[in-house]
Amino acid sequence: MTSERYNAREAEPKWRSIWEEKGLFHTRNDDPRPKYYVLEMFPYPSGRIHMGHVRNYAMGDVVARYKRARGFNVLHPMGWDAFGMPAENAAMANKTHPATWTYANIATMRDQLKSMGLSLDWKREIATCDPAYYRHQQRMFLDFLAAGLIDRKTAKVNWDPVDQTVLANEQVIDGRGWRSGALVEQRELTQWFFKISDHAQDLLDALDGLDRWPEKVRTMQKNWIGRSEGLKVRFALDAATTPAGETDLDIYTTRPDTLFGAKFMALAPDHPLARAAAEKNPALAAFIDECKRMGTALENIEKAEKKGFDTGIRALHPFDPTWTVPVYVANFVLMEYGTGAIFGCPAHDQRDLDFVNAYGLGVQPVVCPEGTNPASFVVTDVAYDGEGRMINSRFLDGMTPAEAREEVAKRLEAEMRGGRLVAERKVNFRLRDWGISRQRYWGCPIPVIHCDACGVVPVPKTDLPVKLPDDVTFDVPGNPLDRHATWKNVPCPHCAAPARRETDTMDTFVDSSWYFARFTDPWNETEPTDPAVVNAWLPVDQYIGGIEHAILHLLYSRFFTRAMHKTGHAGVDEPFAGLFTQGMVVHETYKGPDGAWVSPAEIRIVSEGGERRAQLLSSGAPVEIGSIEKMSKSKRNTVDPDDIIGTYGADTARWFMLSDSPPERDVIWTEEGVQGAARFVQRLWRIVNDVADLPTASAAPSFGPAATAVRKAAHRALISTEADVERLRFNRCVAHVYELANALQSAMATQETACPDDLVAALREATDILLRIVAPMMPHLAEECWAALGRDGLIAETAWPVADRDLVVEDEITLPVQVNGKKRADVTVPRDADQAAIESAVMALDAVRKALEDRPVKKVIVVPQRIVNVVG
RNA sequence: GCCGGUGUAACCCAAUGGCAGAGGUAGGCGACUUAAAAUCGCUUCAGUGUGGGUUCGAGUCCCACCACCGGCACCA
Repeated sequence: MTSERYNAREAEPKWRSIWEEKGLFHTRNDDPRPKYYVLEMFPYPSGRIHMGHVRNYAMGDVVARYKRARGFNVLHPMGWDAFGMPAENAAMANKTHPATWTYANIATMRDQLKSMGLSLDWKREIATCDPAYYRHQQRMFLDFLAAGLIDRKTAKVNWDPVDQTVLANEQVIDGRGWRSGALVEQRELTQWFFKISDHAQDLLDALDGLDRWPEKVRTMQKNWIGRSEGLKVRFALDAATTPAGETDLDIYTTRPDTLFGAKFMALAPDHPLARAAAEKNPALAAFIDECKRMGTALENIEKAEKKGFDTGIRALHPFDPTWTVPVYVANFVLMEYGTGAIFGCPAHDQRDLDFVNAYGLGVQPVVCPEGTNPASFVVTDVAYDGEGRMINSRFLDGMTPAEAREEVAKRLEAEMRGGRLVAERKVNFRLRDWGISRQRYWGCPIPVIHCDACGVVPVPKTDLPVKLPDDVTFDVPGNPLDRHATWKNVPCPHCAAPARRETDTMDTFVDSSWYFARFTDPWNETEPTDPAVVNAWLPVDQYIGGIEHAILHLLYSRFFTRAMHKTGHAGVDEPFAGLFTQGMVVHETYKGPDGAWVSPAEIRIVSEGGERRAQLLSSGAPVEIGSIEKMSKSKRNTVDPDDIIGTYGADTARWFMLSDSPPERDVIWTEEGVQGAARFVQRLWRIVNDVADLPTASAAPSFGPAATAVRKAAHRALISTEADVERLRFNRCVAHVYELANALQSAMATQETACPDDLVAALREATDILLRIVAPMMPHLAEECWAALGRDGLIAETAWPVADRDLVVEDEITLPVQVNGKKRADVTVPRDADQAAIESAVMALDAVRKALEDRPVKKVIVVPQRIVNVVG
């Protein structure tokens, strides 16, 4: 019976249907046990799951099954991030409706996920494209609008000419649309914005409390929010040089200490003063036009030369009205940041230095490095941005830059000119408001109506949801909603006059900003959330997903949760108490004789003289083995989870995804690796059957040395696994399983005659523990083995075993003995031996005396349970 | 340019400041086999990217540098 191989293809579906029949993974909100919410980022239903999903969901399932065994009421749901552009692209390409395409994909991917044996509560499944979901999103939009969390404003937006939609700043990567890769243009449009920038300080401060988030993600968010402290300074303009109506220029600076090094002012090309000056200056107007073209068309901004144009306007130095500074328009000044205008101090800012060197405006150092002679300190090509003492700065001379900053701020913020303060301290953020308007069909409609008489009118809550119309066409670019007359034209809810629906839909990142809250009560028809329920479940205890969402999704969700808190839809600000970002699944790439990418399924690897070569299966033609890259359709280096699960079973795929590489790092998918995992599945099956075949033992009165060793190995593995699952160190959990399996196997192999009773009992106990450690990782195999051992019930509903911590403590310990840091001997002492006893035992060792070479002993360091070091 | 991460055996990786090896892969030898695969047993292999420092003791902490990966980047 042990000669039979474990047949995953038969066993896995069997156990899955038993779990399902018993409803093992359905979570009740009224369960009194302590809660644990584990969530993996929900997938976009693109068509089929990929290996990245397998890795992500395998990890989450280990945590879910482990926490369940430990007695927690575990919430582990799954859903679909189902709105978005690809559905519309597919609709255009295949003449199918986006909903048809999306729901077909969901059906496929749901089956695939189910074949992985994930312990998910499928009763809570949600799809964001379902009106039953997005009606609540519309409701919250109206609540946010009423609470002042939403703005409608004209703004320069990033326009993707290929997708014909607006993109958020976060969605523009290197000047290109994140999805289409098209060069992004700037357009002025009226858009809806979530006022995330009002929360910049709070979103920044609260990062410090997220101690179970990766440092890396917190740093990325910090940089993205981009806080800077500075001074807004108002420069007076020389009336003789200034267009009528303009008297002052506001600039923002973080270095007011360098004001006496000012050599020029610079305006953003679209600054109002620049536009005013351009009205009577065609050459300036032409320069501004050129900047705008460069700004949008240039993909590599850093390569752009610093260019400027003298407006002829002269500004007066705030500390010396006789000192005039030329005002330029410059291509490197951004209208969106600060005030859209700067003063340039070339000596201490590299960018300003490059600028003056191009226009011959001169350099005046005002900060002198400590230990350098101020008389001879000059700046030519490299700006000095370090510490030192102020020079050439009148009343600031001798101060540190920090003291000078404070002094300048103090003087200028006390000064009035024309009835207004000359300067004020100001905190600036890089973070801009979140533009959510998208000119797309397949998204959540923004529930407002535009009336010529009443303006923007919210759709009454009783009229929600604003459903997407089904009868739409995609034969022309642009938004089908905008040309859908019967959907678009509606009476105004206020005055009943003819009015128009908002035809923009919401950014799909809105959909994913609260799905974790909806999972707590997905059946609620009247409210997005039930306060009592959502407050009991949130925050998510462990969130797992890809690092690519470190900024967008995670920052938006943090903002949205705050907005839900303010409007009574949630009781917390932070949605995710613990975050884990897993690495990617990568694979070798292959290029065929014609230079085209070849998929791993089409090749065979042969070893010749220790060298790996690849050849085409079809023709035997040589294939070039390329670099290891993230699995992608374009490089064709993907492996289909269905193929792996079909060939080896889900447990093998899960096991391999958890092995070897630490979970936060990339894992290389290799055929050898999968086969190694598959071999271990069979080996575990054999070990368990060997144990099952042992004759039934009568109760063992006591355990001999061999039996005790087996028991110790089991309890050690149990203790280590507990610690490592908690820390999500799955590669180590895998190692503990191997270690224990090795221990069991060798304990049985060394037994030449029939197993004594005590060893049989120990082996059975150890095998029980082994299976319970394995169960979260390979749940089907664990069930099959559990049954083979004749154990009652399902391992999936068996409590986690209690580790015997006293057992693993040794009575005698062997300590390494170092002399002057080098190991010279071992000493074996009772576990509770005191320092003096250990010292005398060590000094009695010949090897120690020899190593000391008659030198006197200066010190003996005894590290309890660890090591002894003799210093002589 | 700025910020962060990583660097240990042929490869993937372990190691609360305490004997560099838990585990896997690959390799070698042997057993089983007509043979191969599978299986079982035995086994080879590094002083931790480089250079300093702290310490009784450093893969681990500190400093500098190198390489690779990631994020941000005319942000005033």
